[in-house]
Amino acid sequence: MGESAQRPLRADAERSVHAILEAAERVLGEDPAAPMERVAEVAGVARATVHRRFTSRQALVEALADNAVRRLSQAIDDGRPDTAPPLVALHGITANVLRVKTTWSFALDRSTAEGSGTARAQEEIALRCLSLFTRARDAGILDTAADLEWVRRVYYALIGESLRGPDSDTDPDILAERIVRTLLHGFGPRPRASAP
Amino acid sequence: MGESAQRPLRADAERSVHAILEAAERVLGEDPAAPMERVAEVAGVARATVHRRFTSRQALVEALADNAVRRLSQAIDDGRPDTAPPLVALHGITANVLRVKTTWSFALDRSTAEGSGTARAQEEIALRCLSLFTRARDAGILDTAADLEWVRRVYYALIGESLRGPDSDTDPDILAERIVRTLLHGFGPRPRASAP
DNA sequence: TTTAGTTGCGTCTTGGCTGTTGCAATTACT
DNA sequence: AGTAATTGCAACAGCCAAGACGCAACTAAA
Repeated sequence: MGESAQRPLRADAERSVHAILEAAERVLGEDPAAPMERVAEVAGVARATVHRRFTSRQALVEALADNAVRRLSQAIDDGRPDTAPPLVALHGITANVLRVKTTWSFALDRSTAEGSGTARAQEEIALRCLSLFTRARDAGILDTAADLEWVRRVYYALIGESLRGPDSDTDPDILAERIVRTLLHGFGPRPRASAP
Repeated sequence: MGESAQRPLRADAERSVHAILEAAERVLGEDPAAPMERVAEVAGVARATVHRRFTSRQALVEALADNAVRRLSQAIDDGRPDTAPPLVALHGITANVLRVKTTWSFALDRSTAEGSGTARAQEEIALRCLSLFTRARDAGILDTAADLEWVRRVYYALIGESLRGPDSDTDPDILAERIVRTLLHGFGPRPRASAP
């Protein structure tokens, strides 16, 4: 996490940067207009240090988004979207994504903003998601007529909704299960058990 | 729309207030921290007029939320949630809500904030939504085992998602159709047509 | 141990924004 | 037509946040 990628930071500086990023996620997630002084407080550093490490509020938010998207991308890799069975991958990735989003929700929202340095990375993540849904459709898990772009958007919305409300601290695996079930089955009446 | 409910405003003042509310929705929807000067510009009034009509930014946002929730509530009434057949009501209300949310999206987001004067009204709207889903479940449209609170949250998320992205200017009736279909059926493989 | 990097502190400056006010001009209502 | 309400304008005061800077103390790396 070298800020300028020119010379590695000393360990204490690295710790400071990380504390600032975490504090920024917390503080700016509650109020995007919160003063940098508040970010510094929560990070346990001086405001001058925040300014030394991030030249502006925007620079801080961009670094936050960058950091978050990297984690998100890794979480998706860990679910093996291209090799695991589609339904297994879908469950695993969903749970992994929930874990990242639980911690870096604000940053990830900011990472999709048009013009942001991370918008490209988010587009690539969306393509990988669509790719997984294509595999799922080909495996008979999704309806052949489904509009995969709308599926993806609904999927994202379900993830977002799962991170809000009183059950957002439930086990990510359980939330993932509910998301996938909702995505595949909706809420209509269950068909009666018929002979296989 | 008497601001103080004590004496009706003159017609020009009413027009100003309405212009300010619309401008605020636009400007603050793009940047919640935008200066009041900018709201005034877009409204075509002086900043002093904005301040005369709304004592603070917060007062403006509260008025905005109040106005939006009133419209939302009316949109739901118009769909006859307690008397129309459940599926008819669901389609109609969804389309009505989409129309209101298209215009007052920022305001409605703010109307759910904890501690806001409109949070109670939003809770009542949620209860009416749950009531309609109960009717739908009793009519066999929703699965008897469905968790209606999660259904409601997914429904809201689908509405929110429908208002984002490149198709948000599509006819609300078409969007509503898609929302209801997604809610009821999800994206799993379609059962093969079986003999009725 | 030495050296270099990092930090907190305190202070100052600057700019932007908000809120307020009085008054002449404009608009609306009776 | 007369009266009252509304408005734009210009100016001011106050506050807050961001940015910058020098320096002694602290921390980390070699």
